[in-house]
Amino acid sequence: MLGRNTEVPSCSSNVVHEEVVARVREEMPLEETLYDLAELFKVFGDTTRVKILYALFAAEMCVCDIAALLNMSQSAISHQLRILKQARLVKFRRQGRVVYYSLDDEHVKQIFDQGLTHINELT
Amino acid sequence: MLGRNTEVPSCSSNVVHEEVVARVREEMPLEETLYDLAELFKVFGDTTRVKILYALFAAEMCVCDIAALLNMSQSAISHQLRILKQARLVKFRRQGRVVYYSLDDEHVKQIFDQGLTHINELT
DNA sequence: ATGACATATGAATAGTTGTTCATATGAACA
DNA sequence: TGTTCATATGAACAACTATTCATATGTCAT
Repeated sequence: MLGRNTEVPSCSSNVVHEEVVARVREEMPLEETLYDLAELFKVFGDTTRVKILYALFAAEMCVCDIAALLNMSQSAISHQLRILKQARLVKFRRQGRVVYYSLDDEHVKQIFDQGLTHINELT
Repeated sequence: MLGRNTEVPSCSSNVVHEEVVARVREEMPLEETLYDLAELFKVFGDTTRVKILYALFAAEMCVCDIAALLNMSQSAISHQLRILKQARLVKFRRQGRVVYYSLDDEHVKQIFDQGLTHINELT
């Protein structure tokens, strides 16, 4: 007998703390859920899209307005709006040649506010 | 690289709603704030990092544990932990050769919950 | 019909990112 | 001391992404 080595951490073998890993594994959400969550945040992880969403917090706007506001090309804005549309974050209505975009989710503001709270806590 | 565009990206002079754009422009947060916010969400926009954070919701874990839990290489986990560290989302303590990571922010859970709420609302 | 105009979209490209591989660091132990 | 083990890290590479450019779609006016 070499003493109680059963709980000695060893990484190269397999797992350091097997009980912890086993317990955490059970508490983990479904793989698909985590994937979807990451995909959602990926949408928020671009300055242009964040800007567009903040703009839509304030007012319904057409593509042209947004492009002017952000000083970017109509094409760039349209591409990003497509991504926001696919994520069901914005909706749109057509009025003649103009397409007006607006928010389609009431949680985005809260998510952003929580994000800002984290940022503001950094010294 | 950027902005060799002397042309104003307005669609055509009259169609832009100047009043709306002007008002929204005043309500927009600082450029830097929006950039920081996007950077934060970029951190959340990766499945591996989301998984790590969810694991740390449940327990403090060492690098080895996390790698075993997620069935990924130690190196990959370590690289991702560095990003989470830089974003001040996780903290660590050293105990001998083992480094234990844990959450360093109480808002992440709320942000994730809001994200899940959005996802679950999609039909 | 034709032209003007707002928006959408495919292709190309430059920039970014996550993982792997190899190696370095740092701590415990013989 | 040298070895072992947990972690960190730089370089390389493949995969992905945001913008631009060119063009298509769709609507209104003439």
